Amino acid sequence: MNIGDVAQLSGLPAKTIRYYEDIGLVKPLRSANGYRSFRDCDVHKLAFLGRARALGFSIEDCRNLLKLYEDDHRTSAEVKQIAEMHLGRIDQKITELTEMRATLAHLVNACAGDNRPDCPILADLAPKQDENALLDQPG
Amino acid sequence: MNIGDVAQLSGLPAKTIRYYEDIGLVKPLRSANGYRSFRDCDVHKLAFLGRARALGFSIEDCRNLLKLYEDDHRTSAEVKQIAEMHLGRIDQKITELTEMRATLAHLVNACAGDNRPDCPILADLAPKQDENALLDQPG
DNA sequence: ATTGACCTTCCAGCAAGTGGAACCCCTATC
DNA sequence: GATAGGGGTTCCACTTGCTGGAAGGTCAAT
Repeated sequence: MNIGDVAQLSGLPAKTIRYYEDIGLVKPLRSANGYRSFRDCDVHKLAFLGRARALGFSIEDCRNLLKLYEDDHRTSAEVKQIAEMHLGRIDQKITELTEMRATLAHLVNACAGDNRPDCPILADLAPKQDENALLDQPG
Repeated sequence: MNIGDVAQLSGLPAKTIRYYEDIGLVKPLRSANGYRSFRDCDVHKLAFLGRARALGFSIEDCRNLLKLYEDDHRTSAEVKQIAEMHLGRIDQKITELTEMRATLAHLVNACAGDNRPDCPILADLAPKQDENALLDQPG
């Protein structure tokens, strides 16, 4: 199969598939004309990668998951560990974003959004008087 | 003030401050010896940037917010618009992550995490039979 | 004179691709 | 045979927001 067909089937852009070959995630054969020639197993791998990336796994995680996927002697504990690590990172990210969201929503709510210059958002971002005092006064 | 002091005060790494100068966010003076010389207004800007970045605003957003911050003729509507856009992006990101989290938590939960190879996580990532059928059979 | 802590510039690299240029290949049509 | 189109190929640059390191200049103290 040529790259265009694989792109259609896997939903991954051809550019991304070439990139994945570049970094060694897939190793398609080559036809006599130099075109990449994808076997079913390559297509399976790409579908796997697409799913894993959609779940937010990093490329390095994907590489390791793929290795386990193809290793008959893997243990589910190895797979679970990667997934749990990733889950932890997602939770942390969600926590960060939720905190940002709260602050920001509060500020947006407080802002009149009219044609006057006074703005609680800028007021919050600007250094406070106390902080300036630290800068302006020696000691 | 030298960059080290400003780094201490603002909490931003010196490298980051140099980078912010590079991309035109601050324009410190230079001392005779070539060292950057930061005025109070530069330090204020950097503190502003630090806060804005901590709220997740992009550098381009920061650039615009800074411009508004320094513009006496700004309107709070302009500021609010940037913040609302950003809030929207955060909400979208939270939604994505929450969906990932749900799927992933479900899979992790279903995985025994023992020394056997069977793993619902890999099973979920692997292409399904139906999908393979599309590939294996001429359509 | 020399240490050590500063500061300077520039160059490379991270994740995970994306866009574009310049070029080759294959088929179909005129 | 020429040409148009729609594939494919490589390589290089760019994205975001820094971070690390090398090679070297400056300054205060010993």
